[in-house]
Amino acid sequence: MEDQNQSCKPCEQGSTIPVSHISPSDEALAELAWAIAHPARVKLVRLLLERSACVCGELVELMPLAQSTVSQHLKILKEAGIVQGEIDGPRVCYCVNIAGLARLKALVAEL
Amino acid sequence: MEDQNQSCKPCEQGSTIPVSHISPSDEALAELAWAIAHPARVKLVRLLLERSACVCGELVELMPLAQSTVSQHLKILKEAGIVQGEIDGPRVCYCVNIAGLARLKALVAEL
DNA sequence: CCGATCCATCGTTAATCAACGATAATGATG
DNA sequence: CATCATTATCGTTGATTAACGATGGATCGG
Repeated sequence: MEDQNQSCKPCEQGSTIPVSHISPSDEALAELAWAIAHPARVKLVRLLLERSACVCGELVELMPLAQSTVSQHLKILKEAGIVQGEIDGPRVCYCVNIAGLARLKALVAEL
Repeated sequence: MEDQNQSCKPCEQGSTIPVSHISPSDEALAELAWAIAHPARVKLVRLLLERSACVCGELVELMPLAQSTVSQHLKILKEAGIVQGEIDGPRVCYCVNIAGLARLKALVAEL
C-alpha cells in the first residue's frame, strides 16, 4: 500500500494560498464519510441497496451484532442522511436515502 | 436533513439473502472512508490537490493545528494510501496518491 | 385490557481518537 | 563535529466510539 512510483516533486512557490480555516464543505464531507467509516455501516448500506428496503429486524438477523448495536448504527446513518426509516405498524422499514447517498458520491467524486 | 418524501415500502419477501459476515470489501471502504472522516484530513487532501504537492511545514502553516497533530493526520492519510510522502532533504514533500484516491472514489461510486 | 413483538434509548465498560507539548531522529550547513 | 531546521514519534489527557444488556414505549392480536 506504500506506492512510491508516483512523482511528488517539491514545489517552491511561496505560500500563495491564504491561511484558511476548515471550511463547511470539509466538515460536510467528513461527516458523510464518517457515517460509512465503519464496516458494519457499510454492510448495512449495501444490504439496503440489495434489497431496496428492509425491516429493522431482518437487518439485525443479517448482522453479527446485537439488536441495540444495529439500531445505533442505523441511527448514525439516518442522522447523516444516508438512510431513512419509515414506521410500518410495529416495525420500522429502512431504505437508502437516494439524495443523501448521491450527495456523498458527489462530494467524493469532486475531490 | 430528514427527507421523508422518498417511498420506502416494506418488502415481504422472506430472507433470501444468507447471513453473511462483514466482507473485506466492507472493511476496505470503511477504512478509506475513515481516513477522510475528519475535517482536518479532508482539508489536507484538498490542499494537496490544489497545490499538487506541498512540504509538510507549509501544510502546518495552513492548518489551525499543531505540527505534531498535522503530522499525525498525514500519517493516517498515508497509511490509508490516499497520500504519499517523499523525503526531500530535511523536508518531506507530500502529495495525493492518485491511485489511492481513485480507489476510494471507485468504491464510493459503486455503492 | 393483556400479553407479545418490535424497536429505540439508556447506562455501562473498554477501547480508540484527537490534540498537544516534549523529545528524538534525520539531514543540511557552517 | 556542532548546530540548526524539519519532521516523526512518544506520552499524556480528555473526549468520543462501539458494543452490549436491560429498560421502556408503541403497536398489533386476541
